[in-house]
Amino acid sequence: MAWVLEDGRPIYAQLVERLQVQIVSGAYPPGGKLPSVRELAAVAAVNPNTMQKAFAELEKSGLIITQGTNGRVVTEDERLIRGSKRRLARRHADAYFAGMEGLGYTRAQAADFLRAAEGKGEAEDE
Amino acid sequence: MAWVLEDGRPIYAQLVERLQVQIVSGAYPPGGKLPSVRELAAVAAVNPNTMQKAFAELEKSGLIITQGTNGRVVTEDERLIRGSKRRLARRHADAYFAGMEGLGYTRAQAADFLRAAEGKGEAEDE
DNA sequence: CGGGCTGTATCAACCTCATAATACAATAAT
DNA sequence: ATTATTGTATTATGAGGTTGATACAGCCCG
Repeated sequence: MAWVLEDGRPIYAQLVERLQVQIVSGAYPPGGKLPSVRELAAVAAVNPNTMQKAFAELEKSGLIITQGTNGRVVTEDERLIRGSKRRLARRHADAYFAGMEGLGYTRAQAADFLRAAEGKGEAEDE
Repeated sequence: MAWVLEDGRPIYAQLVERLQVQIVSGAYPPGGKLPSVRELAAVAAVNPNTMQKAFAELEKSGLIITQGTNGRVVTEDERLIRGSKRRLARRHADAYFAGMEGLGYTRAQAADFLRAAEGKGEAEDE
């Protein structure tokens, strides 16, 4: 099933984020083998070049490792993985606070607002 | 001073968001006159065409109104403004929950994490 | 009336991103 | 050894976004 990608934002960047999430959330376990560029490109319904670009980008962070012609694997450094996960969570929290502060909320108000929204599901528009 | 814009995302879209925030946060009061396309483009260090595109986009939401050749003003419909503000806040909350759930956190855990991050300032990397 | 402002429209040039179609070297499997 | 699969690279093409330079119509002010 093709991955859901928003437009108005580079696809390869979205692929990077998505793969990163799949790794830190354990969908691709530490030391596990990753699908090939072509295979994953087919799954995501994306051009192999684009997936290749995403992989190359993701490799700089050290989360995945290229093994010559044997494919790619997830790093076994669980410390690095946990760190990435924490960093992503922090980034989400910071983004939330920044967005709410831009709207005029204090951090405390933003936290309260989140509690209030915790129950309700996704946005019922209008 | 030129506005801070991230790349990897259309400038006009960022301008739309930023203007929207300035309106709902009261930086541009209801019924108040907006700077001209050219003027604001100069301030933001952006091409007038791009700012024009942002204005045109923003106008569909009803937040701003074009007065022939007399420039643009913010709507006086404060109800609409408050509604937009609430919707933006909800969107931030939903985005936060969605991001955290993608990482494997429950909504409750996500809320707790936010509380914990409330004190610490922006990300101290590493 | 004339000059300066407004929003709006158009055109060409450039860049990035994405796709498609290949191609190649290296390795694993048969 | 041959085949298939791996990552990687190249080229061309097209779409979308951004800029720059212009241009025009309408309106307000001096």
